Amino acid sequence: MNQKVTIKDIAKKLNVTPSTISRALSDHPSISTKTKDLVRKTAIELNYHPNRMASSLRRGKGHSIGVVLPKINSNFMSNCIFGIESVTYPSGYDLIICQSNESFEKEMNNIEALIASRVSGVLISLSRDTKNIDHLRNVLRRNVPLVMFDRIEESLNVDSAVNDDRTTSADAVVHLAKQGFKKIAILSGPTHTYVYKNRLMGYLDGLRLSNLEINENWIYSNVFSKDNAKKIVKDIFKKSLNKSRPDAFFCTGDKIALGVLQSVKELGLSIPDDIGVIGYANDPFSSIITPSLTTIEQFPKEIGISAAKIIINLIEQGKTFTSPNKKILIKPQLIVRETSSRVTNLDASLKSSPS
Amino acid sequence: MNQKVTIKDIAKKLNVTPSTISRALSDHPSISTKTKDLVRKTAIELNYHPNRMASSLRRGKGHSIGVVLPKINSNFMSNCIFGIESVTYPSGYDLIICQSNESFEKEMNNIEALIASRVSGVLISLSRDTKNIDHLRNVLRRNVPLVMFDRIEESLNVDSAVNDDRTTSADAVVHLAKQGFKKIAILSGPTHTYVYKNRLMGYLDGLRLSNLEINENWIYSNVFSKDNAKKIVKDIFKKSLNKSRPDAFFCTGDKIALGVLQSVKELGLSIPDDIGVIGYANDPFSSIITPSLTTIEQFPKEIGISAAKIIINLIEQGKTFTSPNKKILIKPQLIVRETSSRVTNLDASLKSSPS
DNA sequence: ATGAAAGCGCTAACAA
DNA sequence: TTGTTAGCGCTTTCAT
Repeated sequence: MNQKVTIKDIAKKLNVTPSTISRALSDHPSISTKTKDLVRKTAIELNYHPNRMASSLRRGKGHSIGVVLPKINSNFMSNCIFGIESVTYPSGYDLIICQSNESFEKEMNNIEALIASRVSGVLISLSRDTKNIDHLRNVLRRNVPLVMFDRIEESLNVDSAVNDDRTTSADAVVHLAKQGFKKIAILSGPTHTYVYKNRLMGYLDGLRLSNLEINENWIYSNVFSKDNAKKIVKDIFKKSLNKSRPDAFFCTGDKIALGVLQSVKELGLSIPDDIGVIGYANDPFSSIITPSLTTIEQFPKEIGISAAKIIINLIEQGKTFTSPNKKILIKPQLIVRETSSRVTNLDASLKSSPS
Repeated sequence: MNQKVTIKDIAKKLNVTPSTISRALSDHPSISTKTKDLVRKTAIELNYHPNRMASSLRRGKGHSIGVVLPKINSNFMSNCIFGIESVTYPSGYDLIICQSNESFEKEMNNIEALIASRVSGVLISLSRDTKNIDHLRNVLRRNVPLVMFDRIEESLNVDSAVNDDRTTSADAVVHLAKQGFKKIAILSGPTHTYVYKNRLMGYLDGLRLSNLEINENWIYSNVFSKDNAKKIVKDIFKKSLNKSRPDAFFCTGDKIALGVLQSVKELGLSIPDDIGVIGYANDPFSSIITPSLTTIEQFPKEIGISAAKIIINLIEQGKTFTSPNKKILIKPQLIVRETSSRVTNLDASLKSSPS
């Protein structure tokens, strides 16, 4: 019935002052064990619950961490949050989660709301629309620590946790080369963004490392859906001459890769004999389809954990960023499966040679 | 640099009292437009951001809604949150999200923290471990509205939003029957929980509606993983005599169904000719695998939306639950794909009959 | 249309 | 070991 039990009520009941109750409840050393026990018992009896807002207001510091991200309902993001929560919860912080929905304006509103709620820190993965980052500078100006993850903006002087997309993308391409693919195309998301820019660079690195041809016609840099990818592949095989056609596709997403697989099947070509395919993200379906998809595990949970650890450190040190900036690189891992494996395993050539 | 700009500072600068600033900022009718404009301009100039904690404390009411759920990183749950957020954000509420991690104890802690943060309402999906619900009664006792979704406890007198699992499960079984399957087994999660109990009942309904045999040996009620399902299917075909073997499996999860598919393939049987399979959840992979999996779409986003709408109504009305209780049933939808389709479409029997 | 003053619930010097 | 007192930043009645 009554939601207004305060420390005053406990104080009255026990004939002591509110200060004593406050101290007892927060386990202050100068309070006798006896009093503490009594206070705690009475608190439960009266169904007392501390008012964190009052406490935060008085102490001038909050107890929650804000998270701003484009969309929560993806395998990647929900696992990032999972990782974040696994760090913040034991440290006693609440998570206030906001979706920017890929809108710059909503992202600004989110930030504004978090600042108004006096969060102790902000974790952010940028919306696709975000070019201007004044709202982020404003966070720092208010002395609120800020850490970026996944979709970051490098010009901002803060700590971050991201995948080391570049090296693993190179790994993927080198792997394709080793499997005998010579004309490797990339189907990528928007290459002006941090994430895809790196994957593209890794792709180019891989080609160079393998001494393979770099052909600008094989770089598709605005692929965003399965159907989009399907169409592109179809077009390639409709229009191009044989020699100018790619024989492998490095895709920056598993859905894109799936589109490629479907198109290639429909064209009557065989995977991986005719065409090799690699995806990105290790979506649950990738291990399940036939042929199973070679892809890249990003360890989103680890990204979340790293970002959360940084921000908690910053909060505790009262800093808004580490100097020099700390950038945690989580190395994704190439997971070789059937769509890229012309040789079953590393020893296959040896094993099969006697026959 | 300075994070402590308050209404006092604005007041000082403009030679008025804090009251005026407060009123101007909240658009109070009795403040002149001129003053309002001036105040707003100065607020921006000084980089003022309202302190919601102070405001909430003073007004005795918060501006956030707590969400407690077992695990955020599933397709189902992250989409529930997506739906919730789409309702709470426009209404001006923050979301504080907590994971119980399927632990009763953590669930209690989560609730405690939310109450301490003076959330305006709580949305909860119960942990698997939760048998005792005193912590929830306690929420109500404190006059905080509570709405359950997905994993609910019916003995608690509150509003809820859930799937109508029972009728759709019956639909699924009836569909199998129509496709000529006669010996339909169920592989289910723990049937003492709300969700799985309903799916089991729907399964039984479906069998009755189709005049099919109910065989207790075909009810597996503690299947929780793909591997678990694989083993069960293998065992069935190892041990049972032909006539006592199921010819179809209704699975309460897509992962379980996947295990069945794999085992059946390994046993050299054909799907759907020999064995029919239906999953649950419409996980992204279900449409992608071969053969594609017949499954059930749950519309998690809608569940989230419904739950959020209810709680916002309750908050606005100052009630903790609707009387009589409101229970929103979201009807899931059977999505027929290859693993259950002996006849390609509804008219197939007609079309093929002339031959 | 604006000001004065009290107080939301809690904490933390400073006193005793 | 406990009490006194002031105040975090804001809202709101009552007065002017």
